[in-house]
Order: sequence, then C-alpha cells, then structure tokens
Amino acid sequence: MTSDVTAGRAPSIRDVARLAGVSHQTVSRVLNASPSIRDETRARVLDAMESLQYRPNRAARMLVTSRSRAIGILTSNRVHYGPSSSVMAIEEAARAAGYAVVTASLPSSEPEAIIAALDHLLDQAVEGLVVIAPQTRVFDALASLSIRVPYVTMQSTERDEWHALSVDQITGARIATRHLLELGHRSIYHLTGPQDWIEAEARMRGFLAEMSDWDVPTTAPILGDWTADFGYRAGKELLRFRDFTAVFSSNDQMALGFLHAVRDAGLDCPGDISIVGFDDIPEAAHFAPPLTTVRQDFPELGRRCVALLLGQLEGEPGTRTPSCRSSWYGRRRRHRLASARASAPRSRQPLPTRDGVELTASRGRVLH
Amino acid sequence: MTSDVTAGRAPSIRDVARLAGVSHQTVSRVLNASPSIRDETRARVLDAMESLQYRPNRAARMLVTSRSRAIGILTSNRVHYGPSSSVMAIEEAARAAGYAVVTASLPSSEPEAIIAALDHLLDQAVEGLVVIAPQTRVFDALASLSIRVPYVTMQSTERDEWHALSVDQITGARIATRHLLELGHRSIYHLTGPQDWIEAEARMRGFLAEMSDWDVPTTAPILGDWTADFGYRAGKELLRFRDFTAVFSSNDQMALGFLHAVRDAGLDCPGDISIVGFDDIPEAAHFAPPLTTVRQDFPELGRRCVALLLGQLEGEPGTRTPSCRSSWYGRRRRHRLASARASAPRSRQPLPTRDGVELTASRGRVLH
DNA sequence: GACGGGCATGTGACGCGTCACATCCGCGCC
DNA sequence: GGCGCGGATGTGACGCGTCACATGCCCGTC
Repeated sequence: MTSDVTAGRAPSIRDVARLAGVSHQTVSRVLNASPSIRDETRARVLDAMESLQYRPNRAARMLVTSRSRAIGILTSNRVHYGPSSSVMAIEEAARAAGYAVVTASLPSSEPEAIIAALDHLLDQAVEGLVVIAPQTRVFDALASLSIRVPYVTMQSTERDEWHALSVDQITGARIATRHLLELGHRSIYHLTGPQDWIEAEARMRGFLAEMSDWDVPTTAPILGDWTADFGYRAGKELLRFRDFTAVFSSNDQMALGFLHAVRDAGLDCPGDISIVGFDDIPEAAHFAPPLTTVRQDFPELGRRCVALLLGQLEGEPGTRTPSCRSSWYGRRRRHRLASARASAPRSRQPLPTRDGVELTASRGRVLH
Repeated sequence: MTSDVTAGRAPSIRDVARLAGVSHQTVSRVLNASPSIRDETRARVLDAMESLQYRPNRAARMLVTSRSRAIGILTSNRVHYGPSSSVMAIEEAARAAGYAVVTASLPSSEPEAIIAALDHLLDQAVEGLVVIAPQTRVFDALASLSIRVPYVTMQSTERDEWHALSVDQITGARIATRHLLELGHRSIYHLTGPQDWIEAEARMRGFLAEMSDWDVPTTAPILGDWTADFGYRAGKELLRFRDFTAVFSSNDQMALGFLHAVRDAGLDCPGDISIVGFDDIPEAAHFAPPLTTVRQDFPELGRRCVALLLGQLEGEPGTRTPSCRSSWYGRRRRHRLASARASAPRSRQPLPTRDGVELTASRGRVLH
C-alpha cells in the first residue's frame, strides 16, 4: 500500500512482480534463469523489468548469498607497462565472467601500507585477490591478517605452489640470455628488479640457469628498481670499468636508462655493448637504438590469473589445473585473442616462440 | 539460541553485542562513532569486535543505506603513463576517503563497449564515475543509458561545465608552445591525441591560442593516437618535406617515436628539429636526446577528481566549487603531497611553474 | 515529591533478493 | 473417482546493519 508509482526508491523485484502480475519469487527465478518458468511468464517479467528500468540490487543479493562477485587487485603504485596491461586484462576477463574488480595500490612497500591495502580490499568483501606487487611481503601481510582469501600471483613461489601461473618468465629470461651468448658474449651483466618481486626473481633465475648451462661465469646481478633512472645510474657506474660486453635488463625501462648511459659514454650500442630488455613495451622499438627485448603476453597473463582464481572460487578449493579450461571461459578467451591479434599492427618479426614468450628483433634490425 | 560459538557464518553485530553484553544497536553506534556512548561501553564493544575478528558486512550496510561507497573508473584500455598514474592516485584518494574503486576498461571505443563498461559499473552500484577515456563518446553513452550518476573527467567540456578540473592543460600546452616560439621557431607542427579525448583537445587549444597570440600561422594539427608508433610514422611522413623546425607533441610517447624518425633521417634533434613533449613520463629524461616536456601532476589531478566527485556525492548535487576544500579531505591531501615531494628523487630543474604544470629542461640540458 | 530534560541504551521494523517449503493445477493411472 | 506426480508459481522467513522510536535513569528544579 505504501509504494506508489514513481517512488524515490529504485524498483525492486516486488515492483516488477506487481507490474507483471506474478510473485516476487517468480521474478527472482527469471533473474536466475530458472528453467521452470513458462516462456510467456518470463516474457511478461522481462517486459516489466524493462519498463521499470529494473536493476538488481547488488547489496541485497550479496547479503543473502554472501558472495560479492568481486575480486581485488593489489598493485604496486609504480606505473609500469607490464602490471598496467595485466590489470586491464584482468579487469576485462573478470567482467566477462561476471566479476567486478576492486583495486588497491600500494603507496609504499611498507608492511603497514600493504596491510592497509589488503584490509581495504577485504572490507570490500572481495572473494579473491590478484597480487601484482612485491609478493613475498604481501604474503607475509596476508598471513598476519590470518584471513584466508584465495589469491594468485604472476608466478609461483616455493611457499605455495598452487598459485603458479604459466607464462614462463624463466624461459623468457633464458631466451634473452641465450641470445646474447649466441652472439658470442661471455661477460654479461644482469640488471634485476627488486628482490621481493617474483617476476624479478624468476627472470634472474632464468639468466643464471642459462649462463650456467653454457658454463659461462656470472657476476652478481645488479639489484634495480625497474626504473629508467636506475638503469641510467647503473650504466654510469658499470661503464667506468667496461668489464663486460653485454647486459640483460629485467625490463625495458632499465634498459632504456642503460642505453642512455651508453650514449653518454660515447659508446655504440650494438657495436660496443649489447643490451637485451624484457617486456617489449610499445616504446621499445623507438629507443636509440631500437631495443631487442622479450615479449611478454601480459594480457594473456592477466586472463590466466582470473581463470585460475575463478577456478578456485567456483570449484572446490584445491583443484588447480583444469580450471583454466572451463568451457565458457575458454570460449571467450579464444575470441578475445583472435581479435587482439587482428588489430595488432606490429611490424617486428617474432623470433622463436615458446609458451607466451618471444624474442623480438626490433624492426627487423639485426640484434644488438 | 541458534548460533553457537564458532559458526560457519561471519560474526555479525548481534554476535558482538551478545559477547559485549549490550544490544546490537549499541554495537552499531560504536561502529558509527556515535557520541552518546560511554567510553567504558565502547571499550567493551571494541574488545568484543576484536576478539571475534568482526568485520562489518558491507552488503548489509549498503542495503540499508543504499549507498555503496564505491566509485567507478572508466579507462581506455591503452596503457599510458598519465591515465595509469591518475588511476593510482584516484584509488588512493578514494580509499583515504573511505571509498572503494571499481574499474572498467574499454576494449575498444565502440559505443557498445562503452555502454557495456558503464553498465558493468552501474551494476556495481557505483555512486560516481571518473572518466579517463574518449570523453565525448562516454558522455553520449551515459546519456543513452539515461541514468544520472555524477561523474568527472580530467577537463571540462562545453557541454557540462561543472565537471571542470583545474590542472590546466591549456596553460601547459601554451608553455610548451611558447618555449618553442621563444627559441625562435616559427613553423611548428602539433601532434595531437584522438579528437574525442578532452586532454588532446585542450592541449591543442592551448597550442593554437599561443601561436595565435604570437601571430604565427599554424598548420592543421596532426591527429595521432598517443602511441610512439604513430609519432614515428608521422615523423617519417613530415620529414620528407622538412617544412618545419619544431614539433610540439601532445604526449611523450609520440615525441619518442618522432625522435626516432628524426634520427632515422640522419638529422640532429636539438640542432635541426626541436621537439617538446607533454606529460613528463619517467622515461623522458632518457630519450635520445633527453626530452623537454611539460610535467603534469597526474596524481594531483586524480586527487582533485576524487575531491570533486566526493563533493558532489556528499554535498547536495549542484554545488561545485567549495567541495574540493572540505576539511577532512584537504588535510589528507596536504599530507600526501608533502610525502610525495619528499620521496621524489628527480634531478631535473623545474622551469616556470603554473598551477600544476611545469616545463622541465631534462637534466639541465639546454632545450632542444 | 513530581516533573521536564538529556543521556545511554534497548526494541522492533525495514530493505531486497534468495532459500525452503507450500500450494495449485493438470495429467495419467489403477 | 481418488491418488500420486511433476511442473509452475506463491508464501514467509532470513540475513545484518540502520532507522525511528521507546525506555530507563539520573539530574536539577519548583
């Protein structure tokens, strides 16, 4: 008796039900695609929804199902190509699966900041977490909060194998390293990312493994912070001695800075010093000289993250492998991949490909 | 009588109330910092919350208050420095204000994609929207959905003035242009971004205005897409004629590509052709040569977006100006600015500053 | 000593989509 | 004709934090 025509309130299933001449439960069944609804009834309900501009109340559904259908992304606040692209892909994949994405970025890597960010996400009742950040620290913070939410990262750690993700950074790093070795380089420096980034560690491991396979002695990797500024400073420092002929940088930004230092030293990049980067950021082809780098399929990585996470959310916790292949998701993914490929106007020639990683020779130029 | 000790259910205020020996309403009052609670009672309740690991149920609160305390960000899916940094800042500012951020990126700029993304955000019951994307199209989509959610963009349009934001891109573009003019250049090309990006339009307007002030004739701006690849292609094309001596690029990526083309043509950048970029991405200092560019304070921009949006959300709709200055927010913002400044290890020298925009001379090098 | 006022706290209803269960209808069967 | 069955639909309760209102209490006041 209370609610009249155009109340201030948003329409609820009861409003729809009244208009369609059915019970609110029937409306609910239509919403949930229950099979036991006559087509004619369903049509009437849908009409009523349409004319009322009905939108299900997320809060109410959440309350009763105690599922938020939201996942959280915890990112470092540094703006890098890889993480950003992954976030986009994660968001799209999650949306396609009917999940919302809530982000929290880390103003710093202090434990308190991490805990605050996690707390924020948990307040949003996220059902799962994708971590694109210093992973070991986040893991510690999660443990300290003692709240168990499924989460995935871009790469597995020793501590919990089941979060593994298979774009294989180790292989990518090996490819990059092998490339330099095949060019004849025997003293190669490695610029790595922050230690507690799993990606950095994996790439470093790949580098060391490949060097070891070739029986080439290595110097200690240089711990960087992903930035071009660091690459530049490192280059300035290392070039004072010139006890090397090649550098494998863990990402393209640091490689850019290093290139800068090489130019500053009056040296020639393909000639005197070879550099290989990692990530294949869109700008890499326009560095001076164009950078040889290892392409990472970040969107694919993001999509796999979501698939893995959703597999854990929907299936029983513990399974891990087949979740990536659940039918509805596989279909969408294939579609997206196809369209992405069609729209890519890249002019570089891919070199040997292997599980989502490839080495690119920038603009066809011989590798440097 | 039903719920015992450790049920499967998460604890509710009633559980807390029982443990603290008060009514559920008292617990609610503690949660909402009601003043009329005795300190001793509050302490008891807080203790109970602590020991139960109580976390307010977001859904229930949302349901009853019909406020989600979430804002949406609609971003283009291109990974650019400016948008990404803004998103981070928006997220942090929103979090500081107790809002969550839900993102939706646009796989394409097709109207359907925009509508789908908006729909997704509205499904999440976001209370407001920050748009970092082709803005005119989004506006159309919003209108077509006929759902009125407050939203802000990075810059005002003619259509709806009250979304204005004050990091002044026009001034920034004027500074860049003036710089080239002061160097003596009289034939200057402008590489602009996609037309329906407000930022692109504003920078173009600034360019044209400054040129006009100096009575220098202009050629039509070259419509780009923000990418380095485009800058490269544009450079290739333009350099066939060399009917210009300087270029003002709407962002640093396109400038990078252009620089590449200049090198390819065997020309010297400070000497033969001058280039000024826009954004001051962290990599700009390491281009060859280091790029002169206009720094944008994207984090500040993001923060202002949030302040503006929250002002609209919290205050009565219609007010616009003073909302940015609401006390709690001003305090936080100041704090964050201070810390950001302290941690910035930039080595460049800022040139004349004006409302969040400054021209940087990379590494002290004379401008090119 | 009765009354008004303010403070601290309690009571019950409410919102909205879902769940468990009830009801109704038509049909086939013995 | 009564019974059971299954499909389609309705009924009422529930979850949890908040709102509006009620209650109890202490204090001062005339």
